[in-house]
Amino acid sequence: MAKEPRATPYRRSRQRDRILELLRSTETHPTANWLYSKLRKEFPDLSMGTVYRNLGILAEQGLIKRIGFGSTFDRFDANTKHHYHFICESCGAIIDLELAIDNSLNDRVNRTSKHKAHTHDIQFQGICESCATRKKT
Amino acid sequence: MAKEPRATPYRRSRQRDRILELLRSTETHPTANWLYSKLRKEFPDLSMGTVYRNLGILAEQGLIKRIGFGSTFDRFDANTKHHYHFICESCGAIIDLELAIDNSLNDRVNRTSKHKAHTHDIQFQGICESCATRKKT
DNA sequence: GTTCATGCAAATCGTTTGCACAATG
DNA sequence: CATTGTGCAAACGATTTGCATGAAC
Repeated sequence: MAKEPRATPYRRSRQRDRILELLRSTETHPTANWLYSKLRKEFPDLSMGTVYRNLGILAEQGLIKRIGFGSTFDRFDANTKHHYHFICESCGAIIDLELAIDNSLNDRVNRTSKHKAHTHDIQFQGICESCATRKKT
Repeated sequence: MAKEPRATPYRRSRQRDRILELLRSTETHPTANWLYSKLRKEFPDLSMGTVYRNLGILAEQGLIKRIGFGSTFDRFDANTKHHYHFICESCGAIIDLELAIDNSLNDRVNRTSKHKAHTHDIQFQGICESCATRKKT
């Protein structure tokens, strides 16, 4: 669950430079495929493998973030009332929180932007109770 | 992006009933595969197809929720400073919000539970500015 | 009896990986 | 020149789907 920096140094590559530039130039949150098709014009035989490898490296370097829920596969929840989640960085568990829903958050969005927020989800990240108890690894 | 209820009525099935029961009986947020292996004992020739189909139906009925970021594929963000996201229910756009980070949220988790939260993410859902402007579809 | 749900297997889709060659430092 | 990054294609893992049969209404 933790991330090791890496032993050997990274070499530069035109492809990686451009992926980062392109990602910085947009407000959207592109998918690998979007980047691929944009860059295809400059690098006619760019491959998806290269895009993914570089995205991984950039993320490892902290230059970009991969957004998602942390998990590769779908998870399902029968608790349909609105609640927040805690995701343990150590064991990966997803835990329901008792925390009261803060409806003022939607209001803040609606006051400070032109978007109309109906609801929201929060995921907290950290160390869950049982991992904290059995100390650091 | 919207979800149509469905024309024809659903029929009951023992498999679907048990999937829902099982999901309700646990605090964890199971994956399809976890449900599959549990139910395999009762339905020796259960198939993954059935599990997925039923999870889809239950979610459509609002009896369960699929947790994730709304998107099937990874998205990448070059904006590495902490910020919240707005996801448009109409067009699917993911938009960065200017909203100030509320660090008291972590404190609330740390006070009300035994988990140690370092950080959190929020995704608001609703209708984005440009979809709101060009009215309902 | 008609239609929907199932089980099976093949298909699909996003992502990862092994390999031979090209580019980097 | 030692090693990393690339392109290609095959591999992978999660999820979806087409089809013939069985269950629900």
